[in-house]
Amino acid sequence: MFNLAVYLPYLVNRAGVRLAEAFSDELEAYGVTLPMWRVMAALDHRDGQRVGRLAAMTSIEISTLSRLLAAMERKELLSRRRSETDARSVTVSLTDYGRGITDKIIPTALRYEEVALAGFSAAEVEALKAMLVRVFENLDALDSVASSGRRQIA
Amino acid sequence: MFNLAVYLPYLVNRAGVRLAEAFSDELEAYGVTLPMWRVMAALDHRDGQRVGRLAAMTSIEISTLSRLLAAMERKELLSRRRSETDARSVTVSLTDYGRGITDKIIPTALRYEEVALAGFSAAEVEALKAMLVRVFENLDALDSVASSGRRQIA
DNA sequence: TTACAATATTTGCAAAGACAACAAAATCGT
DNA sequence: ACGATTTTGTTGTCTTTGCAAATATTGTAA
Repeated sequence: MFNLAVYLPYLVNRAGVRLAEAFSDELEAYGVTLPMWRVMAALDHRDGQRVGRLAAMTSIEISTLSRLLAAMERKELLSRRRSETDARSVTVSLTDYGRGITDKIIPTALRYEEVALAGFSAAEVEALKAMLVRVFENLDALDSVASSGRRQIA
Repeated sequence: MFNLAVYLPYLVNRAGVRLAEAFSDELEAYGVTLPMWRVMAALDHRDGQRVGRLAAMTSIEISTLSRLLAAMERKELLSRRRSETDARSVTVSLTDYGRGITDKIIPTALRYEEVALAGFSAAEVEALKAMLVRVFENLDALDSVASSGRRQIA
């Protein structure tokens, strides 16, 4: 029998949608959308990344990301320039303005994470995160087999 | 400092996107899209639901869902009819054809879940799912306060 | 050098999503 | 009983996303 209430993809999707829609509301105050925030968070984590790596990090499809980066560039949140070491690739960096907004959002994001994890012990939080990583890796391995193993993020 | 690699929304989104995109590929063989499958799974779980409840169960916004249901009705996967007890609401039911396809997909879905959870003990699986429910509930409570507490699913 | 692979962008198109306006029916207060 | 309000679902409109194909540019390998 198929019990939706204990079906992992259902539970992940449900939690993900809620996380996304609630935080989107909070982001409005900063004038950025959720996908923009994801890019900004990835760039805060490591600035000056190439577009392909950024796509892998944010789980945003590359053509979608290309359009998104153009929009963010128009908003002066980031800049793109050709890489010096490999002129095929494009390096994306936050502008000072973009970094400023990012730094303002981060505390909000962390508070929001606390709300999502209210009632969790530190051990539970750690366990949950570790298991989400494992789920991702299980599917990543599967995907790499199917499409000849690219998609590495550091 | 902001460490993306242990940020819950990031981990959930990443896992969710992977779950979605890999299973979408599998669904192609059955001629249904992922959102369609989500609706079918919800109806398999409980048939004859109203549109609003279905929206809550599938985390699909109601106007999006309304159009999706129209498309699925055209494909003869399900039928809509006005409720007899409350003529405002619409009752959605799988057709025999839709149920047949659903029954064929379910084993694939379960196998796919196993792949995602490879290497997990039964206790870990249970813990992961329970924690995802708790995350959802934490955000649901927050949301209910903001919008005056509707959105109940059974 | 020539062929091939990798990187990113762009475009077309269809599916999906969000938000507001609307219509129909139920409910509530008086 | 009646009018205002709420609930429920659909539709209009616009935006975003995803996927595939075409293009440009650069790197790599035979």
